[in-house]
Amino acid sequence: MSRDGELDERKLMILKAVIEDYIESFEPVGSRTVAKKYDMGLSSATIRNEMADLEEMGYLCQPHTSAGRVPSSKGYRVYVDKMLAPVAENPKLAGAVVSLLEGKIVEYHKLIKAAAEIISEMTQYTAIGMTKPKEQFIIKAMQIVPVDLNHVLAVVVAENNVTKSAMVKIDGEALKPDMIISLSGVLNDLFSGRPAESISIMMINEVVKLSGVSRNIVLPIIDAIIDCVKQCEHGELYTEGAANLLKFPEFDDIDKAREFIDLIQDKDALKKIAKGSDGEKTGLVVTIGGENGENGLDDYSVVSASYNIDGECIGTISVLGPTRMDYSKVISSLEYMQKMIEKKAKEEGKDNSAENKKGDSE
Amino acid sequence: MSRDGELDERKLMILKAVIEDYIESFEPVGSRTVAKKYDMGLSSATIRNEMADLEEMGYLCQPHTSAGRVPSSKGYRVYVDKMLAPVAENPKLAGAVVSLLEGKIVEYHKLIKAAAEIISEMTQYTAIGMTKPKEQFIIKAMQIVPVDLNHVLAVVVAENNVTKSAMVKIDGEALKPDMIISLSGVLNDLFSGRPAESISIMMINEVVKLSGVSRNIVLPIIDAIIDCVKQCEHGELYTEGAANLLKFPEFDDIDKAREFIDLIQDKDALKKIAKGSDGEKTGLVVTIGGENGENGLDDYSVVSASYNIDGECIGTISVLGPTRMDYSKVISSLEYMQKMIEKKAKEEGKDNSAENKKGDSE
DNA sequence: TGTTAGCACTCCTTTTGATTGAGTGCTAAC
DNA sequence: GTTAGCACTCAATCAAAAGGAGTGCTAACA
Repeated sequence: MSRDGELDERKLMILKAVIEDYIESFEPVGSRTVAKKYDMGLSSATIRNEMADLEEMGYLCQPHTSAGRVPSSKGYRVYVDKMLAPVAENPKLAGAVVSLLEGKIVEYHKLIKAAAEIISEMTQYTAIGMTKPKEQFIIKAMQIVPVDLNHVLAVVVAENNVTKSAMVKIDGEALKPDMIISLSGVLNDLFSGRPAESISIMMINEVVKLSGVSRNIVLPIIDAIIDCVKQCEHGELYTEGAANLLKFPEFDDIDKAREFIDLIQDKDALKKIAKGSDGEKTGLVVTIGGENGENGLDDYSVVSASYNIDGECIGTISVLGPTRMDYSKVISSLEYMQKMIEKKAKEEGKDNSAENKKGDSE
Repeated sequence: MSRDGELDERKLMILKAVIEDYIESFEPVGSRTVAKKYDMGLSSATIRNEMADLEEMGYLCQPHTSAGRVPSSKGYRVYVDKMLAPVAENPKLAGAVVSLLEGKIVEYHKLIKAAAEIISEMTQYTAIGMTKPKEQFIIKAMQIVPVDLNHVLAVVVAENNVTKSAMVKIDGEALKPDMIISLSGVLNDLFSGRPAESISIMMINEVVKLSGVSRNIVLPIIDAIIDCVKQCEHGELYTEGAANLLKFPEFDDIDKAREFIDLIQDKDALKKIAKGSDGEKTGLVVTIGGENGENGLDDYSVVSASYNIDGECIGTISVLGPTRMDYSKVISSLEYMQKMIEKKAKEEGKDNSAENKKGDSE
């Protein structure tokens, strides 16, 4: 063992071999296996000694005396931080991302969901997409669409292009199209460009006065609008590929499987998981096993990427997998997705400002 | 045994006891258990003889010689058809349905989904909600909402109040509100009240001519509208409480659990399951075990209710559970939900026609 | 003739004990 | 510092034994 407990070259090699073998096989790795498979010119006895050292140092564990070694969280940590092999670009992923981004980016919610789907499909782990709730935002547009004699549709578009609509049924009075158009105009003038929190049921008198439409009709419509606005504020949570994990031998034990099923349905727990990368401006956050406290995640690792567009975090995509997940693959997939989406968003941002200028000066 | 292979009173009693015990315990039921628990004044030996008869007649099976009896599909069938005890109304369910229906029914999709959620919650089985795809329908309303200099929102409302919207990004030209309003008017005039299939990209020339808006802008908007229309046609499939089933001891075997997970992700299989009640005007359809052919559903039963409003089937809600499900509970829950929703829809229908008349004559 | 007590028999389930084998730690020789 | 060799540990596997739930059959009984 090196004097100061630092890992020398050889120990790193052996640690890496153990981890990669374990990631592949999910079986405790013995010294003989390492000596044979990862030909490093050492006998199993030597490797055995080194492995004993690695265990003493906390990088490996032993399920029981006569078993091979298994990486500890600390072991995975140095593996992730120092030993990750760069991964060849995955053409399937690249293809999926291209077709994801071939249209325009309009709604972040849908983008995050679709991206999470791709990530889960590519990694075969579970992907959790989360969009950030907006506390303060501007209503960009609002419209009341006449549908029939008893129904109108209230449409609200928020600052980030999140769109919500609600069908409103009006009883008692028949609706006339010109009435709705007038009302729609008034509402649009009153609310568009205004911060969402300024909208309240209190404005009903003003609306009635300005539009000349009866209170009975305006009330349910404003109700619906407020409902839409509230929905715009919500962050969304998307869980993709939850069933993927259950295929892994980790979950041959039905209790573990049921535990996971409970976890995956617990929205609060998922939000906590997805928040792992919060505050982080760029780069991924890797949380291994129970590293971050008693959250019942001892057997899982999470890799989170946050998406920053225009200097603002619009959401995150996290991969949830077993601690022995294929970190290289997960990290490279998430990094690639992040890079491509942020790049595209930047391009579109530029286009927009250019066009807007052109539009303004016309 | 009675002469003609018919089930006499006593056999029915014993069959019922076996089935109900098995539904509760998921353990093969022995003659001693029946004699003791369902005090019917007979010794276990007599019951044993009767059970042997019931097996010979195909109502019961024996996993192996020295085990108790288990109901066969045929056994469940007579149980469901002839022996179901009427169930006391469930106040929890009633409460949930009341709050589900306290608002107006506007969108069937959302209603079916919410109702399926309640059913799955109440029964603790898996509920599958399906709305019927519309092959032919009328566009009730259409509108283009100006959002900002580069975006408009296309909104389409279908006959059944299904609403779809798509954000459209316009490059190259700045949008002016009056342009959009004019375009929206033209589109609304052209498409509203028209059958969906009449809308095609071919109409672009007409739109350009009538609205005076440039082709570059009209094209992506019509594209978006066609997209929305296509989405309106789709039937939706909602799976609620899929994880519920995994709690049952049926799935202690991880292979069975994984099989179920595959099943529940297979949209085509689910559609087939949910179609069980197709064509049926009213009443529920109960499919027990593999009754209906080789669909890999041997261990499951399905109870389906279809929802008919205005003489048209708008969708179905099915409960998927183990063959030994609590049929009484499932059937009564589904019947109650069906009754309440159809009743409410009828009421609203009446209201509407009354109001529409009033509106027309004004 | 239908019912029931009694008993031998079946066969799954659980327990127990022996065996196997992978892997270790230690020691001694190189 | 490395390695061959060996005793030791302990989970996993397997077979045999014990236990037990439930049956079918027979004979006696009302």
